[in-house]
Amino acid sequence: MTILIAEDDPLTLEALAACIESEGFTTLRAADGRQAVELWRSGKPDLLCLDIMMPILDGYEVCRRVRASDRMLPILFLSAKNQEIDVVVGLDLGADDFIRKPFTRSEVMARIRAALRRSAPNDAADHFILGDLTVRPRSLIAERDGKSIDLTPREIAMLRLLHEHREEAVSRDVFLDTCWEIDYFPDSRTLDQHILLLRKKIELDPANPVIIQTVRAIGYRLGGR
Amino acid sequence: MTILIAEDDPLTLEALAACIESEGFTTLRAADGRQAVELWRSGKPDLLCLDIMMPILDGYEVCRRVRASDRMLPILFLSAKNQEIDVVVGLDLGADDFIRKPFTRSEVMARIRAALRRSAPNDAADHFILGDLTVRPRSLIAERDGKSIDLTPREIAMLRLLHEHREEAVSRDVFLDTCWEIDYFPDSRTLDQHILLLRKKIELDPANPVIIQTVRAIGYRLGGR
DNA sequence: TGATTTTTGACACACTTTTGACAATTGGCC
DNA sequence: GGCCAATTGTCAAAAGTGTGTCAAAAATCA
Repeated sequence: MTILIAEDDPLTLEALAACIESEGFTTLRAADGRQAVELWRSGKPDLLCLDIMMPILDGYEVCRRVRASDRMLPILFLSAKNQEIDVVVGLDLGADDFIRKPFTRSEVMARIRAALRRSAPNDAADHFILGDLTVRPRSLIAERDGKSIDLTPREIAMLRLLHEHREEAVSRDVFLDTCWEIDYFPDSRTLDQHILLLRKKIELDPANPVIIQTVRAIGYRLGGR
Repeated sequence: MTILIAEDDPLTLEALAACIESEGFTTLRAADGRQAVELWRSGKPDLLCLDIMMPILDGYEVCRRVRASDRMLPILFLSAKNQEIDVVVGLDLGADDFIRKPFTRSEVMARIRAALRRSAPNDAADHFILGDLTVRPRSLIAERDGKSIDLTPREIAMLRLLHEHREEAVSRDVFLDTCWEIDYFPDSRTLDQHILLLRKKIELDPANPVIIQTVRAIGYRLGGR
């Protein structure tokens, strides 16, 4: 996986690159918009992180040119601390997310991973299978025997996490870390409650769950197998 | 696991330390940046929680000095409520996350665990073999012939200990030392009881144990092979 | 606004761990 | 071989801990 970073402040550029590389990604670094476009053509990155304010070409303009020939590539915008983001313009250009400075390492990595996950057709395009359930994240539903079950975005995230770790138990910590907002960790019985509701929706017999099994002292894991 | 906390307000320091210790971690406490650096050198902590505003050396400076010789150590910053965080500087220094005051116990612990998890993704093998059993600590199960047996964390610890000393007998003292809380030695029949339950779960004939054999006056050892 | 989703606290319930009583086994000794 | 003391096995119940569930409050969405 290669990530292109375009940022005119050398310190920020280096910090971001170090952070991203330490997570196992390759980086391409551009100090202005023109370099960014050139590197995008030559380096075939899997994701773009564009600062909005840059010399020569700004982030919006880079995005516009890239989108002219690639409508799917994940593009994240970085915004300077006091810089007003024009979210409308960004979304109009097909931006996937915005990272506002100041940002944390975990926030940057979480948003990059989320964007890659959304874009990745690595898991059979737009749906995945959980036993006799077909989960369709795009339409927020799961299907069984042609009947559809409405799900919330968080429920989809939880099912996706279980699916990605279908061979092992997923700890409660990992659930909260992955399925909840960055920078927010709810207390107490929140996770249990979501599991409860999810079981009521997708289990044939919610009192004896088969799909989502409890692993005491750890968390939950997919049943079946 | 040892966690170094550097915080100049004594009340906050104590509160944090109590919270972290109650989760089973050891803490080192520093009231200023210089103490933090000294304790980091002498105590070899696994993670740093640094307040940004501290006497003598601030959190950023402590981070800079630590990073000069350890680029991987997880470092979290604590920031006061209205304190402007220069997160770009933090990123540049390799900070892993920021915790803004006021913080909740669960938030602090979640961030600490998330940072530790990221820093050591898969430190241990995800399974080990005991005769015809495959033990999977992450899932809290053992498998035989594709059938899975649920185990508790303590049972996993006991099996792991036996496996690590598979050539010799493990004394009762070593069992209690290793599988039970530090400074806590249960009385009487506790160990026997756990061995009993474990045999019932994993032995084909619990009355004639093959996997866990008794060594009179010593302890237990792995049989089979 | 009303409707949906999310969070929280209280409490019940199930599982794990510990404990005490007593039975069974082992090895040494007469 | 039979007796004794030490050690280990077994059971049932108490104590401790984690999870399930409900109802209601809070937050979010439309």
